[in-house]
Order: sequence, then structure tokens, then C-alpha cells
Amino acid sequence: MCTDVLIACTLAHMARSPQSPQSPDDPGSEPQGARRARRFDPERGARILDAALDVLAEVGVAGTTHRLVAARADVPLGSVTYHFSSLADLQAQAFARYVELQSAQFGQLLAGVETTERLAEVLTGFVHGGPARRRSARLGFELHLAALRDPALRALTQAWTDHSRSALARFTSPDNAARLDALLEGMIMHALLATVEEARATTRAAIARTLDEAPATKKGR
Amino acid sequence: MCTDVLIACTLAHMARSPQSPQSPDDPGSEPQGARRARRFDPERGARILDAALDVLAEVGVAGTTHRLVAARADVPLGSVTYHFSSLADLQAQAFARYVELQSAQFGQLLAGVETTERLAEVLTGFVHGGPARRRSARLGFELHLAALRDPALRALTQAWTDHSRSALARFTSPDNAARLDALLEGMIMHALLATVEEARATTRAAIARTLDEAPATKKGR
DNA sequence: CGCCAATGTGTACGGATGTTCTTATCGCAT
DNA sequence: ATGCGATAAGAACATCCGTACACATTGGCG
Repeated sequence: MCTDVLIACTLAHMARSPQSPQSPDDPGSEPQGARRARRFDPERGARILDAALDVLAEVGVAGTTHRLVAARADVPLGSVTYHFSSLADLQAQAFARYVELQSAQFGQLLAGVETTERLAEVLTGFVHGGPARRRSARLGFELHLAALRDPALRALTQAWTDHSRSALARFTSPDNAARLDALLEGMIMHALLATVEEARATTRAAIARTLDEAPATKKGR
Repeated sequence: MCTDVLIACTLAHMARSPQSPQSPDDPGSEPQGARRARRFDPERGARILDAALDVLAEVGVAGTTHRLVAARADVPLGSVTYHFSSLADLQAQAFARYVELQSAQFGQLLAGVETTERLAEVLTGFVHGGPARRRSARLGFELHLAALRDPALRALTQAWTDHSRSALARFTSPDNAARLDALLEGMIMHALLATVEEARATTRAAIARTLDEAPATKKGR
């Protein structure tokens, strides 16, 4: 399995050499011991993290390997193990970066929203997302599942949930914000998995109905 | 990583020999070529599937291997590859079995429920589940994530969602049943991941509020 | 200018895994 | 009873993976 990805890996590794600007002395004439030119590359760590997020989104936590990430970031294998003490460390830092980016993006999405009607509209667009949103959602669920198994990642999911709830709490009560958050999570998952896409109006109605709560302080029912 | 599981694997493999009823001729005197007695074991396939579900729940799709499942089912490695053409096939069939069992269990859970009040109570217990529920929920999310990556599994998640929605539709409109299903999914995930457990009353209130919909046939809002 | 610590790069190794294959065994139809 | 096909059992193989390591390079500081 995964042969295509491996091919891509190999190709990326091979493709790197020809396009690099060759040193004054022609290295092509001495194929033996042809060590690649060293590159000055600060913030290579950050680039590796981005590549790791790409790989995580594509093949999941299960399929993510040092070599895949290295190929994606266009760096040699040793560079990944140099910058990150272990594969788990790499994944954890990548997920941390993801939560950071995602929180900011979500906050920005809700920044200009004033009315609950507009909020419902925006959140509907959030659930039915384009390819970029799909990637994000995949990463999110990948993180959730990883956190389910590795308590060290719980802090990240907790932070993400807290941020999401508090961002939504600007429009409803905290309890209802939590409910809305759970609803969104479920709807996003279903949207990702559904063989036939749900009608936009339906999800919009579900969000809107959840949004205008009946406070029902005491006489609930 | 996973050393403990591997130890368990090895131990299970070693522990098998001494307890087996030995043949008339004492095999202990001839340690060389000591092949284990062949066991007559119909429905070994089903037992392997159960073992696979256990392993899936414990270590996830990522960590599930032929050898782990074989050790869990107390069968030799070759037996797993004999009954299932590939690891993906094994996982798919195991998940299919899971959906079957889970659908039945969920239907049975709602079977005796008549009032929406009682339903809210039952669903609350479903969200805050004991260890058995936790295992099921983990398997469910494991399946969801696997289906996210493997379209062949979509049929299973679709069946599960459809069944769940129709079971809930006995108490509300189909649209609201879908909304409630999404809410449950999200709340279950949050319950699994939360570092501090949510108050039971809160989730009950969230379910109850979602349950009594304002039909609002035309003049919504 | 000259060093050195940090960073880049390629390779090696032990181990785990999926899958295949050979051999042995036994239920069962004839 | 007797063959035979289905299944059990264990070993083997090629591959991939995480990590460690040895060596090369160079930016920046004295």
C-alpha cells in the first residue's frame, strides 16, 4: 500500500539534485561521493512542520513517517530527526501549530459578524467548506483521534474547544455555545463523510434553530 | 513504542503451549519439531473479527497489525492471513461487524422509550457512558476517520448514520433527528476528550432543548 | 582571520510488518 | 475406510520504518 506516495517521495528526492545551482567547480563530472550542496536554511523547522501538516492531512497519523515529511519539505531525512527529537514530538508540534492557526482563523471568521442571522450564514459556510476547509477538518479529526489515545495531546484539543466555545459565546449563553460547538463538530464530520451532500438550507436551519435558544430559566419542558 | 502490547503478544503466544491437552504420546520428550496440535475450530473467522475489534479499540487503526490480532484471538499468524485476504479486508469486516452490533444495541436502547423526557435521560446516559461505551465510541470514531480516508468504508458510516437517524426520528422530525444525531456525535467526542467531565445535567439539558423543536412550519424565527 | 558550535547530509542498523509458502492435519462426502 | 479439499500452523522474505551516527559545511564570534 501507499506505493504512489512512496514513488512521489522517491521522485521528489531525485528531482532535487538537477535544479540546484551547481558550485563553480562542475560537480557533474565527479559522480562519486557527490554530496549535495549544503543549504543555508533558517526556519527549516517551521517548514518541516508545515510539510508534516500536509502529510498528516493526506495520509493520517497512521501513515505519517519521517521520510514522507522529509520528502514533502524537500529536506534530507536526517534533517527531520535533527530538528525533532522523535516522530511523536514532530506530530505534537505540528498539531500545536495547527491549533494555533485554526483558532486564529476561526476567530477572524467570526470577527466581523454581528447578528445571529449572519452568524448562521457564516457557520453554514464553515460546515460546507471548500477543499481547504476539508483539509482542516481532516486534520482536526486526526488530532481528536490522536488525542483520544495520547493524553499529552489533550491540552491541544482542550484549547481548541475552549477557544471555539468562547468565540461562539459572544452570540449565546456559554452552555448554548458548547451545544452549538458540539453540533458543528458533528455536522462537519457528517458533511465530510456523507455520500450525498446535505442541503445547505438544512444545515443552516439546524444552526439557526440551535442559535435562538429559549432561555426557559425555570419552567423548562 | 507499543512495547507493552508486544510483550503481551509474545506472552500470549508462549502461554498457549503448556495448557493444551497433550496427545497420547508424550510430546514433551521431543522438543524438536514440536508442532502445536491442530485445533478444530469453526467460526474462527468470527473470533478473529472480535479480536480485531478489541485491538482496534485499544491501539487504533494505526497500530492494528496481523500479529496483534492473532495474539488476541489466540491463533497463529498464518490463520489471520488465511481467513482474510488483507489487513484492510480484516479491518473492513471488523468494522462491518461493529456497525451491525452497534446498530442493534442502539435500537434496543431506544426500544422501550416512549416519552421524550425518558429519551433525553437515556441519551444522556449514552453520552456519559461506562467503559464499554467508551470502547464503542472509540471504535466509532476510529471507523469515521478510517472512512474519511477510505471511500470503501463510507457505506458503513452511512448505514450507521442512517440507522441512528431513523431510530431517533421516532421522536422528532427527520431533520431534527439528523440535528440531534450530529449533536450527540459531537458531545460524545467532547465527553471522551474532556479533561474534566461535563456535568450530566448540562448535557441532559442540551439534549432536551434540541429535542423539543419549535416546528415553525412556515413562520420560523 | 580562525575557531567552533550549530546545522546540514548521507548512510547504517535493528526491528516490526504484510504477505507468501510449505507442510501437517483432520472433517467429511463418497 | 479412504481420499481430498479445506484449514491450521509455523517459518521465511522482502520492505519499510525510527533512530543513531559519522562526517561535511558554514555562520558568527573572538
